[in-house]
Amino acid sequence: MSLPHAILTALLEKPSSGLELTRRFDKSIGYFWSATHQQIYRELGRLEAEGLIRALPAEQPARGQKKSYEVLPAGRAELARWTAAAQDPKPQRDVLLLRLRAAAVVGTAGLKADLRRHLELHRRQLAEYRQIEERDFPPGRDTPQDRLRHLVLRAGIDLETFWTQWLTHALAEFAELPETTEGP
Amino acid sequence: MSLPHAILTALLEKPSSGLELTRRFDKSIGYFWSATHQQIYRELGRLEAEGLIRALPAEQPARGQKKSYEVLPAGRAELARWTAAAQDPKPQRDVLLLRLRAAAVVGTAGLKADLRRHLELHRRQLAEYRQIEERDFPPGRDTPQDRLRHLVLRAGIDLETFWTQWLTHALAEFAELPETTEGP
DNA sequence: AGGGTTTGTGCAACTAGTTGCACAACCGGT
DNA sequence: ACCGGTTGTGCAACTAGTTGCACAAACCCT
Repeated sequence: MSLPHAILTALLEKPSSGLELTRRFDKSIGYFWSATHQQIYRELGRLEAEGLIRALPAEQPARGQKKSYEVLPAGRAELARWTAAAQDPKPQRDVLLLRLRAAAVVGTAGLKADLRRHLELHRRQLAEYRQIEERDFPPGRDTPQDRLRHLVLRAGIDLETFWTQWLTHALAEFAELPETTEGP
Repeated sequence: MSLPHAILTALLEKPSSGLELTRRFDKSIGYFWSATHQQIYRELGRLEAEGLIRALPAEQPARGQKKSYEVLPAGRAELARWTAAAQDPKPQRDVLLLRLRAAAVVGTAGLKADLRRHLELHRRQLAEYRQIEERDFPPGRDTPQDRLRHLVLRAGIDLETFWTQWLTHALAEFAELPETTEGP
């Protein structure tokens, strides 16, 4: 039950239309909570029906569509409640690790190439995060908001760092392994 | 579409009944691909219907229930295919990071306690992984299977290490922040 | 022998996320 | 004025995972 709260957060940061939200879910918020535009529109409808957000009265009423939404007090309260409520970390699910485990029984053929591809993707993501860090968090700023957001970005950076290192290590191991096509 | 492949892997490692699989999904495989017993039984049914696995002819035919399954050649082939096929990493989703981001707009009240709880959970998990490493991967062993499985475990250890460090850092930051109940 | 717990299998309903498509409006070029 | 791309909103169907419950057999306790 996190998508509605992701949307509330985004709307509190800045009231937006569905498409604007979709764009922001392709970066920033989307880096740790992705969503498609279909999901977003559906959820906006629900949140409005529940009275947590409302459509901003458009300047030019309804002519060229494009509804923007803002958060109502009830929405802010719900978000605060959710943020403070204890939640268990949800069980891991990682396909790549599963495939490695499978490779231990059916052989490693083909897997190496995909590990290399993943390494490249994680490197790219890491570079992007670092760039954002440089741009948005220069040494000076220090409001609580900045510190919290920086903390979140740091998690992203450190996670991508972990993956690049682990994949590098894995590829090194693979280099020493015979490329089997069948299991033991 | 990974649960069936997780099951195939587990069954290749050792033919098992539904409950035995469930137990193994609570550890080892389950550390990076969790599943409930309901999911597992449903999937076993499907895999059998597709001819990828079959029920082992029980010694005492059907007296006290308990069906064990083994993987058929078609199942092994499917697993090998899946393991080798390129797959994109799926977009991140992390509730805790989302909550931190929300806290930047609605205040940090209550969040600190849950961060502490998560830190404790990750520490425990890390300790468990290290114990498994000590037990299952003593310095001597060196078959390709061992190396691959160790690699997977290493990922688990490093991920938990990351989380404990990040949470420690986050809590240190929180200590300096005023515990706000409302946003800016 | 009866009664509670554990073992083992499974169905049904629900929730969240994904995929595929529809369609109107507007924007620019020819 | 028409045509094709982009912007913007949304429905419908499907897939994967979760939650809640049912029920039979076995085990073990008094």
